[in-house]
Amino acid sequence: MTHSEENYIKGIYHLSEAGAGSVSTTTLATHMETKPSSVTDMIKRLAGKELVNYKKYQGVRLTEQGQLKALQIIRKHRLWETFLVEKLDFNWDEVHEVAEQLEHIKSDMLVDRLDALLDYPDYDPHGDPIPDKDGAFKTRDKKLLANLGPGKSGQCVGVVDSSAAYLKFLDKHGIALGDSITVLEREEFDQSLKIRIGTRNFSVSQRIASNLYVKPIEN
Amino acid sequence: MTHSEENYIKGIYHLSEAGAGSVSTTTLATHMETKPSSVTDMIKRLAGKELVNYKKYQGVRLTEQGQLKALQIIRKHRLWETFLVEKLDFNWDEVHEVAEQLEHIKSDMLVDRLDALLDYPDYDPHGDPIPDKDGAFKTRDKKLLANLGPGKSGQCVGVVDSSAAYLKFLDKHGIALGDSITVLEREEFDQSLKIRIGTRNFSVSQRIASNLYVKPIEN
DNA sequence: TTTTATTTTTAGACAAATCTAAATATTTAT
DNA sequence: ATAAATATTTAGATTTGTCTAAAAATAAAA
Ligand SMILES: [Mn+2]
Ligand SMILES: [Mn+2]
Ligand SMILES: [Mn+2]
Ligand SMILES: [Mn+2]
Repeated sequence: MTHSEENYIKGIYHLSEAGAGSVSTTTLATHMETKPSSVTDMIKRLAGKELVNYKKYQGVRLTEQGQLKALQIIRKHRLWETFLVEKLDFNWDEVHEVAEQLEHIKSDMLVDRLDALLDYPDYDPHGDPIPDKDGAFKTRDKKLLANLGPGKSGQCVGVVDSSAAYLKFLDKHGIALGDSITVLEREEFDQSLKIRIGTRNFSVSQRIASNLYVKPIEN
Repeated sequence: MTHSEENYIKGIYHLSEAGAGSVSTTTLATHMETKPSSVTDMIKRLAGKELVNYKKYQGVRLTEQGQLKALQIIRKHRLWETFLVEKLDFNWDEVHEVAEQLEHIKSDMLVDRLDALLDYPDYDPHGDPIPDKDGAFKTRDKKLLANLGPGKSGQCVGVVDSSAAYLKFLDKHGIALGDSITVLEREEFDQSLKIRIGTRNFSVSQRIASNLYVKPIEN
């Protein structure tokens, strides 16, 4: 598989995970920052390799084989991100671009040893699960901070959008994975939340609150 | 620069380091495992980017700019090889193929941090010098084991050919970088050498002896 | 249910990197 | 110095991945 084929397979995986079932040509084109006609070409190549099922005008979906391939690339992406943060002191907003390249390195031994060096991590620096060799990964009981009721608490375990802009915003407000967050009050007017992290009380917009995953803490 | 362009630049560097001055189309084609006609095409592209000087039928040589680029790729290659051996427990004969891919990853931060993680190594697992950011590297007083006179000793510091086959051969005979070798006797008939490493005495062929660099030890 | 708008595909072109076969140039041998 | 051998370049083709513009299919609106 070429880098481009791998990137498409990964793109299709992410889009069909979010939406339901088949992915449209235009949606994929937008995601891949390319033209629909290029997507049609690539889809045909991937269909020829039995990585996707494709019927004209009906969008595309991954085959079993394609799905496993996607998960293997995602595994590498997330292991490398973890490596960059844990071993090379990258910040969590600096890893994506480099991991986008590193995920294409072909060497089973390298992936295995990297996994061992990192002590077999279950989650990457953004809280996303790292699939194992067979594509299996742990799912976690998590909900959006935006959906956490007043008085309830949760531990910050992930982000919806892991763009550098959003991650830097979280850094700036001193919000990090692992933090315990308590919702003090919901402002009905703009759906913003008053929250407490440690001893600090402050307010976050609806936009922010619906980008942050928390694991509810019973109390 | 594309992967292919980088590989060519590196190839030209290695060939002009060994031979003198300009590299012929055929020599480069053999080294790159491709056809002379493909080399001519690529050379023209590289000349257009001012990475090489090229006049028809006169071979090719790197410009200042091309040389620096070559050294930066070699730096990455050797840092990654060092990483694989030091941090991921690869054997020295297992690293080349993967480093051949990793050397193309584009990220200055990554290279700097990797260098720091490895504690700024001067030499790679094959004893080859690792250039710094500006392309400067340490040269070492070394000579071929084949040229070491009887009675003389040297410390093993590098190999000429770092192919897996040769490296495995050295492993099998318990010869590693850092070992002290004493030449006991030269067999004039086939130029083989009787040597001592530690407490072991044995004989190595001329072929082997002219593939191993030693730093002479005065005594 | 036509008409209109949107989505998707096809057709044709292009750059990168390669190849084969043929044409030139250079080198070596006679 | 001429011929033969070798090296190099050109011409034309192929694959991958992309693009634009036009055609065809599907979905939405009137
Ligand atoms: Mn990628
Ligand atoms: Mn991530
Ligand atoms: Mn390479
Ligand atoms: Mn090396």
